[in-house]
Amino acid sequence: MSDTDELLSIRAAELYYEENQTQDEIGVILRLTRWKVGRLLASAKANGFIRIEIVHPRARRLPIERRLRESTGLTDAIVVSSAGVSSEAELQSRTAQAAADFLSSLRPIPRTLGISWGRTLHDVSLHLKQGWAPGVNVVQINGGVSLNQRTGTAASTAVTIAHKADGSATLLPCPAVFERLETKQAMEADRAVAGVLALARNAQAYLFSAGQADANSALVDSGFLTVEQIDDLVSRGAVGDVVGRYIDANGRIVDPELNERTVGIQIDQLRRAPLTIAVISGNDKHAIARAVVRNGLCTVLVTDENTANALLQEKDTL
Amino acid sequence: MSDTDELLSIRAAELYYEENQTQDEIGVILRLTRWKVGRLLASAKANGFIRIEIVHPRARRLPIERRLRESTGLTDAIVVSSAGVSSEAELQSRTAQAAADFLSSLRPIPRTLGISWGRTLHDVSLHLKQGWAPGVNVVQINGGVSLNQRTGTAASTAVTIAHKADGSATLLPCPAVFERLETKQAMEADRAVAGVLALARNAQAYLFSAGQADANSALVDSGFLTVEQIDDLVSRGAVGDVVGRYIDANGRIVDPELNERTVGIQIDQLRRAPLTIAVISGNDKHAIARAVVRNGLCTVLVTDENTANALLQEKDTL
DNA sequence: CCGGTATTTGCTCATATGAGCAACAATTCC
DNA sequence: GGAATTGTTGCTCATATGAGCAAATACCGG
Repeated sequence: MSDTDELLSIRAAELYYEENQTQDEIGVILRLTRWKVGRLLASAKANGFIRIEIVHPRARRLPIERRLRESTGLTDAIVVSSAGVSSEAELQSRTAQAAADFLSSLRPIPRTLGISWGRTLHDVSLHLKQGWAPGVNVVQINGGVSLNQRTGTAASTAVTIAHKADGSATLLPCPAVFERLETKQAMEADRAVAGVLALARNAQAYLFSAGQADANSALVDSGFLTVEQIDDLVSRGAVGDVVGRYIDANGRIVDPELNERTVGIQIDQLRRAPLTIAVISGNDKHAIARAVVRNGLCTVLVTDENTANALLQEKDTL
Repeated sequence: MSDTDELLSIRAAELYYEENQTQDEIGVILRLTRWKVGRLLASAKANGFIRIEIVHPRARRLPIERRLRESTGLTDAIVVSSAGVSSEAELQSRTAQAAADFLSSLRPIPRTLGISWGRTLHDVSLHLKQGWAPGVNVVQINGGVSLNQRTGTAASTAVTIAHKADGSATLLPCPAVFERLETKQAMEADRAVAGVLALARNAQAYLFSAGQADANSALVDSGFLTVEQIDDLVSRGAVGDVVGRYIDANGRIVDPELNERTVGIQIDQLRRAPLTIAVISGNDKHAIARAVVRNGLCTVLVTDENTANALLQEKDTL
């Protein structure tokens, strides 16, 4: 398109989108036929000069969702818009809301839902509406009873989700990681714990988040791991954790020994499950999001626009 | 509108604007009639959830231009969009381009055009196209021969504008400010200088910029004033300068004595002229822009979106 | 519970717009 | 210079959309 046509297309766009003139009226003003105006408008769009954004906390980015589905084989992808967000927290809240929406609209409604715990899932639980489902048995899929107040959220997340669904919560009364393998094995042998784990393994759907491998991890916060241990895991290729287990970019367990001492369902059980919903948002979680998606650890990803774009970027450069 | 309708309007907007579905198709997806979809879309727009931006260096903001004209009595207002700009310099360049465009499209073409000098006008001169007018006599309206290399731009701005119009430039071979009143009067008595000033007073149109009153002023840069003098002017209410003369928020000369020692047309001559084009852009120029517009120093304002919004804001709070 | 008011819905009809096509113009290549 | 090709223009026609209106529904004070 000629240079002067480009300029005309901008003038036309101003009159069309900002002044709500019809293409006919614009034609009179710019001394063009209305067909020419239509073509200029189309070219302005094609050249990307017209940017249309939906600015709303609940806005999603459907084209990105579609590209994600196509390029990753995910069953579904939910991508919340980052248009107009002013803080990372706001973006995470939007993502949690979207996860709650997705969960609420899920058909058939899962009878048992396995969940992990953490800030993200807690956020999701708060965004669910009372009565979002008619009775769901929520079961924890990894240990979460910890040494400090963070404990509360693990249990309360499950209880809240279950309560709002007029259902029941089955807690896993157990730390995330044991120091000694023997203690862990003993614990798992316990009837109560074994029962919960069996239930967890047979859940119809899983909802979980993931953490980036760094000093801010919930596992460190709760006292299960030290910053030094995380550093060590990172140096061995860890990008983050899923249900308390640290994986590398290829989805492999980084430290099998540590993995053995970790209570909860195995990564492979997630891989095999037919419906696994990962909720991952935040600029520091791109690496772990990539690991989760690339290695089939989830069938549904709920995330934010920035993270989604990072995943797509990645695909492009393959 | 109900809460659930708001959410529906966002879903509809996603399908309409991002997925290019027809309202009919959206109706099928959301289980609504197509009329309802149309209404939801309209409400999304009315609620400001749909943001349409024209992202292009030449894009203007017509609604803001209109509001500016209506609220200030300007004959014309040109407001360049700040969508997608990454630096203040880029915004100023866009504004200069718009000023050049406006000048080029001016009818009737002024036979003599009075201009001031400075970074902004120099920028405008560079953006003009060769042959933008068939012969214009460009005359400097304030002194500009200075003590250092900045000199060049004052003369070259006039020469460039004239040259590109296949016209002639009449320079004012004279400093902006004299130290002694007597010297200035002697200079003005000189036939050559008096002739240029007479020409300047009778120009059919004026093109000028304005400077914020601070240490970065071109007057300081060129050595006509010291930072201390500026500080003094500011303390006496100066907001900036127009054709080398410092005015306060009410458009009044701040220092009559200094004004007397300044060479060029008077502020009142601008006020009386039928076509005076002010080009003012930049976040630090809101105050001087306001003074210029509020006190009728220009009939046409070329500015950027941020400055224009600042002017409108101001009006709202009156 | 009921009459009246306000809001929402489904519709008709006029208008705005995009797809597709033939005629035309411009450019390239021999 | 002229034929071939490419791109552009003006158009017809089918479709999408918004305005306006009557019917239906929801809301509210008694």
